[in-house]
Amino acid sequence: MELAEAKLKFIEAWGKLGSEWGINRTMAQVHALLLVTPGELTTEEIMAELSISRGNANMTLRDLISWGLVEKKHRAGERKEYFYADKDTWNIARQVAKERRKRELDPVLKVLDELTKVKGDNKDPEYKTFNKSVTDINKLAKNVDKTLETMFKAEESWFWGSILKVFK
Amino acid sequence: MELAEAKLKFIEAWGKLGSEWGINRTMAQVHALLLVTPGELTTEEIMAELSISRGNANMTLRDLISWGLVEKKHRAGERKEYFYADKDTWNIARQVAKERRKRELDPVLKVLDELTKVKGDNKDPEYKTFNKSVTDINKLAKNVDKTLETMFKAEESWFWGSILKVFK
DNA sequence: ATAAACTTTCAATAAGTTTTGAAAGTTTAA
DNA sequence: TTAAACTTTCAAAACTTATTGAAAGTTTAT
Repeated sequence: MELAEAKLKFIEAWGKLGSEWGINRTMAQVHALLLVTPGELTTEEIMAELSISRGNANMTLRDLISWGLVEKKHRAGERKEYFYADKDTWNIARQVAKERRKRELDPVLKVLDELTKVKGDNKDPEYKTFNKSVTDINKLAKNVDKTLETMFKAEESWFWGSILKVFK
Repeated sequence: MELAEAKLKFIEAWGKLGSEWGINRTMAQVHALLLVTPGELTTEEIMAELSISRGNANMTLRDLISWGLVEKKHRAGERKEYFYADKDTWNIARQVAKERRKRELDPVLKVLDELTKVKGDNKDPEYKTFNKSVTDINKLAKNVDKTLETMFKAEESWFWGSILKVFK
C-alpha cells in the first residue's frame, strides 16, 4: 500500500471510530490528519486535504484546541496560523478521557448521588429495585472515576505495566 | 424527592449519557426503565411509560436483546410478551463493553494492523510520522483490548480489587 | 488611516438519524 | 379455517446535528 493511500485509510478509520463514540467525524479526521503530518498545517491546507469548508475547518480546529489536542503556532513575520497536534498517544488518550469525564461522567455522577439519597420503604419492590440499580451503578461509576483519576496522573509505562501485571 | 420523579430523572440521565456515547437515546431510556422496574413490562407498558410508538418500542427492544441486556419472557397461557432487564451492573458493563469491542474496536484494530505494515523510508519525515503515530495508537488499542479481555472473564470484586489495589 | 491578509461568525441548508403509524405478518385458540 | 391478539416492518415525516459560504471582524504593515 502507498503512503498516501494509507494516510487516507487512517483518517477514514479514525473518523468512523470517533463518530461511533460520539465525537464529530470531521473533528476526528482533522485530528488524524494532523497526527500523520510532520510539522504544521494551515487552515487552507486542512480545507484542501479533507475537502471541507473554511467555517467547518475553523470551528473544528477551535474544538480540537479546546480539547487540548491541537495547538496554534505562530511563525515570525507571517500572518497565517499554523496548527499542529501533540503526537504522544498517551497524552491524547488522557486528554480525551479527561474532557469526556468533565463533560459527561461528572454530571451523571452528580445525578446518581442525588438519586441514591431518595428515601423509601424497602418493603416496596418498586423502591427496592430502583434503589439497588441506582446504588450499584453509582458504585461502578465511582470506580471508573477513580481509575481515570489515577490514569491522569500516571506515566504510560507505569499504568500499563501495573494493569497488565495484575491481569496475567 | 418522590420515587416517580426520581425514576424519570434516572431515565433522562441515562438517555443523555447514552446519546453522548453513541447509543440511541431511546434505547438507553428503555433500558433504564427496565432497570428500575421489578419484574417484567409489556410493549404496551413501555410505550405508555415513555410515550413512544409501537414501532420504536419494538425495534428498541430487539436492539436491547441483541446487545444481551434484555430478555423476552413468556407467561404460560398468555399471548403477550414480557421484557425484563438483567439488573447486575457488572454484567451490563461487561456486555456493553463486549458488544462495542466487537462492533467498533475490532474493525479499527484490523485496519491499524494493516497500516503498521506499510513500508517506507525512515528518512522520509512523512513516512516516519505516519508510522510512529499508527504504531503507537496500535499499541495503545491492543492494551485496551487485553484489559477488556480480562474484564470479560473477571468477577467484579476481583477486577476492581486488583485495579484499585495497584492504584493506591 | 488604509487596505491587504487572514480569522471568525452564523443563518441557511444539507446530511444523517430517529420516530411514527399504518399495513403486513404471525401465532393461537376455538 | 377463521379471526382475534399480538408482533414486525418500513416508507415517510420529524427531529437533530453538521456543514457551507458569504459577510463581518481582526490584525498587521505601510
